[in-house]
Amino acid sequence: MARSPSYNRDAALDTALDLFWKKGYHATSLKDLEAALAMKPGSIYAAFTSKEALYLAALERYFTRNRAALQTLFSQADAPLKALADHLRATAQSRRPTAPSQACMLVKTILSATADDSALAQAAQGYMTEMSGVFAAAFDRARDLGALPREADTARLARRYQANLTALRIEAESGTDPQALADLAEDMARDIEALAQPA
Amino acid sequence: MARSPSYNRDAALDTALDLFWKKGYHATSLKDLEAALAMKPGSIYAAFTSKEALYLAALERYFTRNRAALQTLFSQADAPLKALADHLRATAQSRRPTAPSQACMLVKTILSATADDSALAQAAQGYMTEMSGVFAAAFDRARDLGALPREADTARLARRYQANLTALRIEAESGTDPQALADLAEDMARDIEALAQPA
DNA sequence: TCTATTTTTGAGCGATCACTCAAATGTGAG
DNA sequence: CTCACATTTGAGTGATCGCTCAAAAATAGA
Repeated sequence: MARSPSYNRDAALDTALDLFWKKGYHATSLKDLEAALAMKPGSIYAAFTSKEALYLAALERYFTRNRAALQTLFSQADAPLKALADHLRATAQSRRPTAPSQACMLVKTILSATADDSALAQAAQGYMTEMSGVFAAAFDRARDLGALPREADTARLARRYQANLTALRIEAESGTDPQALADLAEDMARDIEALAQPA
Repeated sequence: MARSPSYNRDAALDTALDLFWKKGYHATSLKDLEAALAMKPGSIYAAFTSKEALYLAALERYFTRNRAALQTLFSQADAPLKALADHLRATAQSRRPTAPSQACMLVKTILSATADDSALAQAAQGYMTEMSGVFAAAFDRARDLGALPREADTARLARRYQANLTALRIEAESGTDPQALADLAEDMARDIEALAQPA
């Protein structure tokens, strides 16, 4: 006894995510979203309340997906430090012309948020903190496996790792030439591997 | 035999720079600029041609000023590596609530530019490359003074340094707590100092 | 003072912004 | 098939966007 929605909510969120990630919050207009989602304004507002709420929903999706991917990557690795290092190398290699942006959407959100959009920045900051926790867990595992000294400050190592990853992705977005990008990632990766102590 | 301008071009550019740096290109409206510059739209356009041209002029000012500051900082130092390391430490310490943003305006420009604003991103990328050259010159000086091995890849060291600085300033913008920020800077600084070989 | 020249003014341009809502449309239970 | 109810439609809201330009105001040389 009712009409059922004609759109796929997850697919719509993915599409919105692509657009927001590529163009940013302020430069993405409702017209852009209408075209990309193939939805009329009324339907968009019925489904997602507002442009800001839609952005937040897309951002959460981005975060959830990334966290899951990295958690499996690190939790299944025999050598967590190697996995962390290789993830940096892979990030530098990945020529993904398909991806909306090489830069992290959380970082883009934080840097482009104004006082009016502070909710967006706060959400992104929270997600960044959670991602840092994922990296810390990987370092914890390395420590538990004996690859790091017992007294290693894994939270601090995680923050350094996150900083490296952030900078690497910004370099990629800046169009740095592939060799220099690979060298940069290699330098960062070697630093991680140099932490390892013999088993 | 003519009326002379009533505004100070440099002061106006500084004001525009503050606003653009804080809010970003897309979120800064002409109304905002009119209020901040105390100029009517016609005067702004007579002086600066367009919003985009004004942003480019402000960005150039930002770059020129930063480059000059860092060049003097590094070229006058007895120990360039120490100066580079200390600059990281100082960046983490500087609680400048006055500054429009802790993040680098060049990075903010690159990350928020869309296909329509590619001119802004290109300008910022060019300035980033020039800044990298300033860092490379500091490493060159360290090498010439015997603090680095003759075969040191100073351009590569410079890119790593720039990546560290970029990430550090983004962390500062993200509201990371002061102690963690200082620790991060200290880690980066120690890496620079560890490059030094005894004289 | 007069005048040629420049700058400043600000109402207002058409386009676009995020968003609304009454009406049209589709649908599953009865 | 009917109809109560959810969803979709899209013209249209007032506000704001970047920007223009004819007119008014100011100034330096004659």
